[in-house]
Amino acid sequence: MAIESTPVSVDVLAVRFACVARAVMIGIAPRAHDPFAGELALPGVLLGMGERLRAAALRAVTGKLGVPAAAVTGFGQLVTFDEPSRDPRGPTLSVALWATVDGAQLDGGPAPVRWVPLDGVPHLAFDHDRIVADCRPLLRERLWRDPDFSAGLLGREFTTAQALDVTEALTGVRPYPANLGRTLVRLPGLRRTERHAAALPRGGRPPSVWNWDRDLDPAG
Amino acid sequence: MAIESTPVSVDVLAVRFACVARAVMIGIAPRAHDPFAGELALPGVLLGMGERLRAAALRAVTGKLGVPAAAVTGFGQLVTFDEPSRDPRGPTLSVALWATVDGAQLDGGPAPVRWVPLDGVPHLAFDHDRIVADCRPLLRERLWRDPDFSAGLLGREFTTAQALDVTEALTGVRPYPANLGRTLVRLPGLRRTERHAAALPRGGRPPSVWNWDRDLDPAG
DNA sequence: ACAAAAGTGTTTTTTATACACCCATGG
DNA sequence: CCATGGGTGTATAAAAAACACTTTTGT
Repeated sequence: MAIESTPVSVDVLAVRFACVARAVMIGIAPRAHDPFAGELALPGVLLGMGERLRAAALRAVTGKLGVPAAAVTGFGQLVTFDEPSRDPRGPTLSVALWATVDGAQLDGGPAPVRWVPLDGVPHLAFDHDRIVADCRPLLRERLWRDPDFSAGLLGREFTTAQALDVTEALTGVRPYPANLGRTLVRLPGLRRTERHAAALPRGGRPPSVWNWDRDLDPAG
Repeated sequence: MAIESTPVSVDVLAVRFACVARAVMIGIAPRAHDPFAGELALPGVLLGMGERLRAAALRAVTGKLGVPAAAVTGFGQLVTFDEPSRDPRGPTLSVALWATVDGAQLDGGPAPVRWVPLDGVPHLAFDHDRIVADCRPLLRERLWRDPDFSAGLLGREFTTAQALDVTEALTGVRPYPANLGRTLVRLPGLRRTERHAAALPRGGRPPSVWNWDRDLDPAG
């Protein structure tokens, strides 16, 4: 009963907020096998029979990037790429997903895995350059609009300073703290706590701590 | 080398503007084979090896709805559904696309095909009720934002009256002619012509005719 | 005291919505 | 000349962006 049809791969934009570098990074790894063995690529796997997209995405992120499953904080669909020549082995469909990763739970990880800033992604294998280019605006417009994405990227609690940095990293412009604060208070599910984080080494007022009401649904 | 993987189907929301009924209709047809033989469903086909999504969508619309290829004026991606139990035969992926159809080029078509208003879609086979429900807001937000969708739905030229009707059909509220006019003049690629259409039988000022600069890319 | 960074309040700009009134047609 | 419905202009409301000034820290 198995019908010959186009194989489906799931390619993941695994994003992580590096609070020290104040940048949003995506995880890439050199390919283990041909084609493009050794070249950098997005983590991707073939979708198994009956497997859900997010399950495949989790497999890709844990398997190819060595990220522990518990560090994967969220998933979501982006777009599907159907250019038949995107894989030299033959036509495949690629469903692009985002996955958010909690940087704090990242042990060093396997050496060849690289986390590069979204702005400086090197050339990648397959059509992954195109995937990154097409999906970047989709990621940007999810910030502060899709709570799963926002919470996944920043974690259960975060400071105003981090929110400013993430926004700047994704949109290219640093918002006014006042305006971003108003954006945040309006978000359902997000609350400003009484607590404040420590100020930066070179002074400045300590930023507020925000947190999400509901728990982030874990990856499993 | 053929790897066992999830089959992919392409299910299409074929939309058409019925200017007489002043409604947006979607095309559905009873299924020819099991499962759900005889029950109404969205036109869908299995994605062939190496076939592009829009090619499959065209196949679905021509094959299942009997729409001539020339009457299909545009395509676009919506979302992918991955619920494994959506097809009783086994797990499949369903990529939902929209396709716009020019009603003027529709001969009667095969009898069992039905065009029903978006608001009154009957119960459909598989998970197609869910697909329609999930995709309806996606269609609405494409109107006047995605030129391919808007031009596909209304055709190369249209009147202000039709624009008002389509907007009302998709959003549920009839906009003020004045405001819609301003929305339209701001749209790149759309121009208001000097010409005017004939007024309705019961009077009223003859509406302006609008048209798109660039040609609509034909389906083929 | 000074610089840095966040917060509060207010102003300005832009966008969306609403409305009052004029125009063109059919009856 | 009246009903119907599109068009012009303008007013109002809501949302976004910008700015002045205060607060809290580190040096």
